[in-house]
Amino acid sequence: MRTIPPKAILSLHFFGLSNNMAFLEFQQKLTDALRAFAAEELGADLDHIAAEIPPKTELGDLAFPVAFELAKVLKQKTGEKQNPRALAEKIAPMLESFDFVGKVSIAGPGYINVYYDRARYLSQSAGRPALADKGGEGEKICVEHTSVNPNKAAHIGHVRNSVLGDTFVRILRAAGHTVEIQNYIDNTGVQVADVVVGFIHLEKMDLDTIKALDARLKTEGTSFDYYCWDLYTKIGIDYQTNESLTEKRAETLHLIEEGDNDVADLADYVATRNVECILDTMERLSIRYDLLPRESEILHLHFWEKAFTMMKEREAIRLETEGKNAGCWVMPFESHEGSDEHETDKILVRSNGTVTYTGKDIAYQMWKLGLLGMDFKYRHFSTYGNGQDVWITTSRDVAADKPVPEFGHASKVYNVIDTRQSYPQEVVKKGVALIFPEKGEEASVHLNYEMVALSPSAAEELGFFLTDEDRSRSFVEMSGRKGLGVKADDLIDRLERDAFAEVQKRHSEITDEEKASIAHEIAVGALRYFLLKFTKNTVVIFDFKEALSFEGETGVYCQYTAVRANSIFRKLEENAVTAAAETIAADLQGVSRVLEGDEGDGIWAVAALAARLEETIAQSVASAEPATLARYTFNLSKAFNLFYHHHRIIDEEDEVKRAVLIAVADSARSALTEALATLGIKVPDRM
RNA sequence: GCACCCGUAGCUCAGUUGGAUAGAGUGCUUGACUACGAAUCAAGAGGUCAUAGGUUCGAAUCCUGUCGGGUGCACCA
Repeated sequence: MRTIPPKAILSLHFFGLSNNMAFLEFQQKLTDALRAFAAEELGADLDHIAAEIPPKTELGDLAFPVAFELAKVLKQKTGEKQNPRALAEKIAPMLESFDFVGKVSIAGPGYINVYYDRARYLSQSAGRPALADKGGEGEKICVEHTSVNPNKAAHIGHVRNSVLGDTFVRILRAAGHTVEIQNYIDNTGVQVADVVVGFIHLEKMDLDTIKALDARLKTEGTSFDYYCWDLYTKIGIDYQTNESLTEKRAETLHLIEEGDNDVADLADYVATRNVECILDTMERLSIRYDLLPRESEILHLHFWEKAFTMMKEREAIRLETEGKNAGCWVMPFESHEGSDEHETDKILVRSNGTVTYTGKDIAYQMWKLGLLGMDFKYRHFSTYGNGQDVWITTSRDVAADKPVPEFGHASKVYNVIDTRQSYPQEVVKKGVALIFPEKGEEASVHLNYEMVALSPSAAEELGFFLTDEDRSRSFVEMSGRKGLGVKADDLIDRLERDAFAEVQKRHSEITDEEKASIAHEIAVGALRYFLLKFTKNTVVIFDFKEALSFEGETGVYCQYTAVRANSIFRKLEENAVTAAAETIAADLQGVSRVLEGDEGDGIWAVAALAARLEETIAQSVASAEPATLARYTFNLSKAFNLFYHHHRIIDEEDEVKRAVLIAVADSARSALTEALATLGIKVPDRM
């Protein structure tokens, strides 16, 4: 692939966004100019130019500590000692020559502080959307997330995965990427087998009895995945005392993998019903999928055999003839230096000829990247309330009532999987890169995050007995096998109940249906934000009080801020924003006056923060970190609330000032609404 | 034992590829609603950024040691 020179990309970028030039473009222009200036005028090559947002609004909108760096580089080059402040003085006029720059000042030992032309920026941005619609062109990115074992209800740990994945998808789309969402279904694994053993050998049920049970559960207001949750716990306990059951498990697993038998049919029903339940849970949180690839197809369509052949051809894998791995096909891991019993070469094919999970995962990853040269068959699975379709894989040809979209063939793949699986994910990435060096390791990204654990008090609140040792620890790990966890639907139900009560207090006049709808949006906002405000590598210690809070740093606070902002515009004249834009354009000097001084700094701070949505999204993409956007959304809300308490917008008598306040409030609510939507959080009409 | 992650205010956490006086939320003390919506705002107290060195004009951030915590290291997934 040919590389496009950076300047060409920049100009394309400008072309696409020319009607909505935000701070990101300003920064790029200034950085480029600085680099050129340093090279041409000072004879210094700077590969990276640091830019910083000053700690306070009165210190400017962008700061370059570049003079310090230059002093160092020039000293190395010429041997002469340079004064950073003097260098900064030389640079300042060049930066000042840009039309969007209001002024440049030198601060402290040599910081170059750039102040944008506030009136000019406001006149150009007034009434414009906070985020340009970038369409969704370019190469496709696949994101795999959720991937809950289909043998029980989803708990809060699974929800962290789904919310992270779904939000990252929204962030990628906001940045202009085309994204496909896959939710991998491990329908032939041990966990499904366990529940199947429970149904057959503990409950003595056959497929028809299970179907009858399922129908009965519905009328009783409980659900199939909750029933399986309990059954899974029960079988876990029985395994410890009943050895014959353990034998049944191996037998059952084998039958499920093989397919085309009664046990496999029963397992398919159980797994599919759990998938349906989990999809319902996730849809409550506005989380939807494009495709459900299943492990059964990876087996039955012989994906692994194809991958295995390719790996052997490229000598990425070798057959061990001696030692403890004799008879296994392994992938050599050059980094291993551990002793014999620890972290050695990764086994992909067992000595009995069966493939391990990691082996299957390599084949699946190759398919995602369009490298396998094979494809699944597809069946329409269901249609969401919003009209979006979900497809599932199948091994048999089915008459399609809808055209099947093209799945896979991604240029890049993000796998949202918790950090405990870092090692096998490393093997998958290295394995694929070994077979396709031209594709490289960059094509596979493990978007890893820490687990959700329970605070000891939360575990006790759920009715679990804790030993003294448990209680002395800072957290208790959740365990599906032990049935220890906060079920997602339970938590959402509780949030909705609490929110309903709050809405009732404030808006007793509206219908219960409206209240429920608002309560739902609040519950989603609270839960999603709660899981997003932590950075990925922080263990979330779940605590009911914190998770159920609607005050402080919460999604509800951000929603409330947006609702409040919207209510201003409901009371303003219909064309208030356009009128304000016209007033601003007609009197730039007057606008400058409003934006001067301490009060002006306060107003400008809100506009400036709203202008940083695009760069925040770019930052979130680059670091694969949704928490960055969540923090930004909260900070913008805080800035707006401060502004709101300082200024009476509707009652403002000075026409120009009123126009400025309207334009700034509008840009803030636009950025806030867009940021919340990207976090998967809606803004209710009232709350 | 080996590998990776972490240690920041009483508690829970942010802190952009090294940059200006280390910030939020919460809890505590106090103040502000006949409202552009108090699920809000303001003020106060609260710090040896685990610890000892090193690199640098500049370190919470990079390097090394020490102490403390977490996770992973299956012919499971």
